[in-house]
Amino acid sequence: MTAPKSDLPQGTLDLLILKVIALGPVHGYAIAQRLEQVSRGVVQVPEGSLYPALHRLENRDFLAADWKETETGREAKFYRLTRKGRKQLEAEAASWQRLIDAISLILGMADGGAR
Amino acid sequence: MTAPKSDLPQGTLDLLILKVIALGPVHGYAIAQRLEQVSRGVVQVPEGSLYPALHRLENRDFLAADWKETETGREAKFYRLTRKGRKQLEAEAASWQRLIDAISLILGMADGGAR
DNA sequence: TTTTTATACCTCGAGCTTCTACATATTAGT
DNA sequence: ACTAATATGTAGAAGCTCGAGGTATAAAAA
Repeated sequence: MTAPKSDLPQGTLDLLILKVIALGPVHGYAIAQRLEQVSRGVVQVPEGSLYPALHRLENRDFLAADWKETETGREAKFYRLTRKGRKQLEAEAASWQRLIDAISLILGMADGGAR
Repeated sequence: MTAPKSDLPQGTLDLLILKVIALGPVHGYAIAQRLEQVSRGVVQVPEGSLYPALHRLENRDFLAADWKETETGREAKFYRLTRKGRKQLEAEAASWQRLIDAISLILGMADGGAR
């Protein structure tokens, strides 16, 4: 067991979804699988988080979707990035980087202050 | 201009607060100031986030507080970490590290897949 | 053949955090 | 006398995540 259970901080899921879709059209179910595989199970995406997130992103015109057949012959909704979505991905990725750099500074604080 | 405005993802504020307090007793107002200074303005902590967070952490017995005088002669609530709080800080810091490593893997994905 | 598992989509409601705005009080500066 | 900074606090709105449930098809196992 040792359930890792690393609940995603609010907002980061959108970034991860945009990133996966940026690599090529995929359907929702596959997005969740890739995130889990690439992150080695650290990032887990329940369907109750995944689908609402996809709909949000679609409503904001970051994503567009078409129904197509998967390799295994089932109908699925394939998402792709819009131009707006690509810009959003860049913005969110930059923002994320700024944030983790800032948090690194904070977590790296020692009593002396300097290092 | 170019207001940075980097809303903290849910959950990370607790970690940052615990870290600052771990360096020595401080009052709430000073915690917010240090976070902004050390992060060079990237992390901004509005009062409506700060005080509820402190109360949450106190209710969970991660923090304890005493009223004391500041250097400038005002009464303020000084927080310190409990033993439980120190453990929580370690756990959350480790969890945060796992998460950003995982997200790094995802954001680093290229079309090739491997690297 | 019947049942289970995996694929693939979806919604609802609870729970939690964050933030804007407001409210209070004291001290220092102009 | 007024403004800004210090210092704490609450209330309400808005947002995201997640568990639990529902629908449907196809493959694999029993």
